[in-house]
Amino acid sequence: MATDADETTDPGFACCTPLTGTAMSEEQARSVALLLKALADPVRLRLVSLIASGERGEACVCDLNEAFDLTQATISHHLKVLHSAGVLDREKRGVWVYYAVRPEALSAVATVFAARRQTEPEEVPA
Amino acid sequence: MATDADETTDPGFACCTPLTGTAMSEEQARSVALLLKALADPVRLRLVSLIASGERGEACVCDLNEAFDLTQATISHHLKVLHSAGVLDREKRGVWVYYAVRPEALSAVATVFAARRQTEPEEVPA
DNA sequence: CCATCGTAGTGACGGGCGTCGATGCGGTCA
DNA sequence: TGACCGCATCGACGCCCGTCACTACGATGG
Repeated sequence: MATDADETTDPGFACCTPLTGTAMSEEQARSVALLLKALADPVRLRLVSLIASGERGEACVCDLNEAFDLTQATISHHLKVLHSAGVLDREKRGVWVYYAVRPEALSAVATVFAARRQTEPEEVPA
Repeated sequence: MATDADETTDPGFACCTPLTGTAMSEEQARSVALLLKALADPVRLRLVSLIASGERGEACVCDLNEAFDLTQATISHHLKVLHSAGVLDREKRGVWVYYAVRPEALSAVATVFAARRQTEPEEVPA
């Protein structure tokens, strides 16, 4: 099961694989889908957004809890999901726990969906 | 109301809203989450990939069916989801139905997750 | 005109996900 | 030392999602 859960420590993001251009392998699709599934939730998107827009690109759980009408348990669950998917880093400093975004995760998604006008097959000139 | 289902005809993609920078509004988060949910599936990712990598950025259902071990009904369902989310365009030409990707949808996702090294708050010098 | 093909719709089923209340557990402070 | 706080975990519940077999329907061809 190390192929799947260890993404927490070393997420092998299927980067450099723009959708346009060449067809996606089944394994790549599964990998990207895991990442997208973690991000495909309004609460988690706002969590990542809040953390990313913080002072040092990080935020402590106590602040995050106050931004939602949800239970602390629910927020903790969402943070765990994002952490497991390799989107967030977790660090305990003193009494509080801080989460920080992993830019690689976000840029991996951006790369997959990049326009990729690579060869521009504009065979119209003639 | 029409704010949610009409995305088929005119998807108001919450583009120009990079995660990094400013916090995301609840409505934006919901909108982007809908788009990501449609894409957060291995089969649908491969479908989009197959269609995007086709000759003219499109493909007919008959070809798509053969690329999977799934029922035709399931593929049709996935295509409908992608179409409803505004990711795919649908066009019936003669006997066959062709689906084409909407580049705006993909680039919207790419924009949201773009690195956005805007101000680079490197306040380390002091 | 009827058989056939390509595609969409329906209803059902199993599994996974988001949310909650309750509990556990390590630190902090008085 | 004992009360409190911050955060994670657990178990449960309801809902949504992916998949299938079956059906429906229009277009083609004999």
